[in-house]
Amino acid sequence: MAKERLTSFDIAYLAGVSQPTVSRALRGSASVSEQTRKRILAIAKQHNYTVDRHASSLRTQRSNTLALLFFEDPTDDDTMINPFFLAMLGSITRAAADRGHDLLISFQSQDSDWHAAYRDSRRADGIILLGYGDYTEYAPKLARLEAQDTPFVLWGLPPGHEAVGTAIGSDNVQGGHVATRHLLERGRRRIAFLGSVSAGCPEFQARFDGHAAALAEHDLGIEPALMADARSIEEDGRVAMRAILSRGVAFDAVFAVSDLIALGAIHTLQEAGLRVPEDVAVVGFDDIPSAALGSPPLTTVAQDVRTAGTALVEALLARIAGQKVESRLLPTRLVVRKSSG
Amino acid sequence: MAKERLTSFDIAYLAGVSQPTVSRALRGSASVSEQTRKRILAIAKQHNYTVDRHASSLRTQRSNTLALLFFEDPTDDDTMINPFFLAMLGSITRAAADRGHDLLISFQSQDSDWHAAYRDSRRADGIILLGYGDYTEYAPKLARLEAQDTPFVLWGLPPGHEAVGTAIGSDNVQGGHVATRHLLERGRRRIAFLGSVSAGCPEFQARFDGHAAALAEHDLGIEPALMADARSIEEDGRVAMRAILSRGVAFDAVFAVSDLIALGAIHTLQEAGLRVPEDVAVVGFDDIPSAALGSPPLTTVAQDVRTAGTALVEALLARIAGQKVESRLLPTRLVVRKSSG
DNA sequence: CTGAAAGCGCTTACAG
DNA sequence: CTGAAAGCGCTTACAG
Repeated sequence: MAKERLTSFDIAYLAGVSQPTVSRALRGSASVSEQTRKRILAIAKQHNYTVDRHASSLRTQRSNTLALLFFEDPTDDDTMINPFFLAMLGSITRAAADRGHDLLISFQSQDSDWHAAYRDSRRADGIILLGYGDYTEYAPKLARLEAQDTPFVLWGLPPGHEAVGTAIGSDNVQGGHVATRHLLERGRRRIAFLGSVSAGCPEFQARFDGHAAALAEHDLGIEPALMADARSIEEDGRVAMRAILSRGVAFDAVFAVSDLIALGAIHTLQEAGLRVPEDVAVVGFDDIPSAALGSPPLTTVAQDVRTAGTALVEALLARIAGQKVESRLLPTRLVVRKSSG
Repeated sequence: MAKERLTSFDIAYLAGVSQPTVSRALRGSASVSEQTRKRILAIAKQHNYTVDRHASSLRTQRSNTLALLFFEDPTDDDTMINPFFLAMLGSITRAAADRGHDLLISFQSQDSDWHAAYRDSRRADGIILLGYGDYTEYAPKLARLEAQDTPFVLWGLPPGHEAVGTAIGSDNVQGGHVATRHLLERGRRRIAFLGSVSAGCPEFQARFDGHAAALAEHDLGIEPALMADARSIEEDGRVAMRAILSRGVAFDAVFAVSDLIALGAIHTLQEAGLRVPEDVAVVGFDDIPSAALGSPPLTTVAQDVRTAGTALVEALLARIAGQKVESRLLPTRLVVRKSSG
């Protein structure tokens, strides 16, 4: 029921040592005798004493806190967050906690001046960036962060990423390749591609490159009539699927650049009276929770969320420590469910 | 490319005033002339100066940070987070940001001594608690937090919540009532109930109470053969549904205490050759993203995530400010989709 | 191995 | 309306 918070001076008094000795003992300094250290730790524990993080941070100039910034396409519904990023959150949080760091989270709109706020106010030692709306608008801000010497890591590996600092991302080319090869192995030959292939969406572009490469291996080319733009939500998938259906071209499979888009496509196909997978096989990307729960369950390319969280946090801590950190590609994994036959 | 971080002394020098005046100007103190304030703000902005949060917090003893603690049933997969809580996260983050507070997030296991850590280390001014595994084990910890005078708010309103401090929760009795009434209005009379009705799950218990009340209004009673235990994940829903099917009792509807459980039930029903909603109508609870994306889309009781986030943050800030805050029930809303016919 | 001293960058009485 | 001074609770050279 202690109303007064104890300080290291109080603990020092109780232990019969000086305050600096308490500080050293708590931080595990080698220059405190084992016996003294144990006594101090016991007393601290008994009185629920914990170092004041602000005093400590002020003195050391390190906050032991990482900031996780989500960027979202602006939507009306604040609560609509890309489910894939949400999965990453759990993984990142644990990775940070395991390494003794707190995690501050924030949702940012594209236009805010986030590039300054976290670092300048010392709330966080570094920044993890997730999602970026349109990459072409985003890139200049990354360059500024880099110029400012703010430690950050980016999720998703755009082409030319060397110029934008350290990035960790899935091997999207490989992922796209695996998805389309799987459909080809199942005997499908006319594979529609749903997703935005543009500089604004470098990750989707990479998935498309993998898709095209897999087709080429079977001497198949890209047919513009089998492609439709889609960027993020389920509705985008519906719109894209309807566009292709309206063209009257034949197709027996769909590769969508995200699960949300794939789910939209499946719903549109089913409403049009087509059976999935009998008439049209569908493969998505991400392996969000809804993928396994749909009817039929969705075959998809899973990103390795667990490894991603750890890799992001470790890369960021290394950068904070002043090390050079190479960008890194993480392998993806095909998860076969019923939607692909 | 300023490598040296500026302090309020630097800004003071540049503005030709004393350092305290800079501090006052930045905090909008009334005792700084309008002209001086504008000049100081301009200079601060120009030099990207931001107040050092640690120095400020050390001095004021306020961190302007809230901690969001998730409690999860222990699972192997760290990334499996209840999708409903994830939706709350977005809402809480924005509510905190709107009120000038950062949000620290952390996943806790049931047994950690979280009740001390955040407050004692001054990292956060208060705590928002989400999820609690088994409530009977959890309640004593809440009592301890309360005794320690740590400001906190709890999501979910257990019976007797007055004793555990401030809680904000959905009106689960009303929600359960609305769900079952809806099924009754659609002409269903034999309604299975999937969910754990026990002291460990007070929210599910409340949903059951609403369910029972709705039945009673139609002169229907509870049939134990139509009830089965289920706690959280989709697989729990499958197991519960199979249990009821195996009993060979007739039923034409299912009310599940969560969407995840409802989705598991639907899958099991469909695998057993039953049609949803023709043979069995299904209603869930939460309105997670997967609910709308399934086949058929799930009728469910939506919790008001937006209001919940705001209410939690405001209640917590009021408690931090030393005010008494009443616990509060939020209304739920039935979202009718295809699964209920 | 331990202690006395300085200082991290603010905010806020206090005095004018 | 503004400034000089004290102090929040630590950590870390420095000296012994």
